[in-house]
Amino acid sequence: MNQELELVETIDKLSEFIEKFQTQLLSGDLNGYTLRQLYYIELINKHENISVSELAKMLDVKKSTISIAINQLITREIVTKIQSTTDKRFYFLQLTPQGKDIMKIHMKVHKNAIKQIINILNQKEVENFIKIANKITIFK
Amino acid sequence: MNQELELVETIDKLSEFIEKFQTQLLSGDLNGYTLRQLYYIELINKHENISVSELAKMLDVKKSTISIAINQLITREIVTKIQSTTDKRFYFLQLTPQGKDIMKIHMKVHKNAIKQIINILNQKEVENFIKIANKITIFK
DNA sequence: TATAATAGTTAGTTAGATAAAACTATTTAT
DNA sequence: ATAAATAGTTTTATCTAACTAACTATTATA
Repeated sequence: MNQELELVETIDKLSEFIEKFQTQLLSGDLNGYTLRQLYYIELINKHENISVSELAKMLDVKKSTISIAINQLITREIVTKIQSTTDKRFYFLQLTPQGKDIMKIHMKVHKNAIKQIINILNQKEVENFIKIANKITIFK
Repeated sequence: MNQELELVETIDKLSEFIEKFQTQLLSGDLNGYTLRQLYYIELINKHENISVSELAKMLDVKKSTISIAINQLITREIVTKIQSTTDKRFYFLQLTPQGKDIMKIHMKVHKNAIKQIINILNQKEVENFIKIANKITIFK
């Protein structure tokens, strides 16, 4: 069989695998959140004190979209915003303790999935997979 | 660095990579379609003459959801349905020539992405990647 | 100081995906 | 032959995610 086609199918399967994983993620302990919300939480965790505009630029959506989404998370006490003292137009986004808990749960679910993967691969395969996947994802 | 964490990050990157790829897919020649619609088209292409109920079962959603989505694609002349002569309750779903064109474009975009990946990996790495990814995705 | 630009919000709208429930048409089973 | 089951549709409703455009508050600039 043509290797090009084989790779197409492999990546298709990987997409499906990741999609299923995400569905499971949302049906467990993180039920009640959307993927998008978890993504916002992840980004704010990674880039503490990021602003609404920066988030909008990063995700290539309108400020209003982010504003609404973030204010929803603020209402749910997952995120807080702190007005900048040097430029009052800006607000720094941060996770509340509750938001940090969600991050922890999220990470835990990830790690559990990874443990299962480590179980079915041998040491060499894990190393190879990391190496090759990184090579692929560095490229755009 | 802890290998478990390394794998978490690798899979995170892979998810992002696949998501970006999908966004690009929808902003190019396939602009005007949603991921979900492309997925329906893909499934009908793969399982020609599949029925609405079978699709619903396959995707674990209600029949009404599929009915609406498919009828939208029929309105846009991407899909046709043909009533079964042996059991008039059933309709066989098929792609129109236009639907087949969309599949072709979809495949072409995929193949182009794959070509780029093949360029940055060596032969052994491609083989390993396919082998390992299949091992991972077989598992649920 | 008056005007531009910037950050963020709000109001209103749209499209997509989903569901439940009631429905039609058809087939199967009692 | 009547009742039950099945395939698909329609209606009604909800939720998410996104958009535009008009707005406020603040800062930078000419």
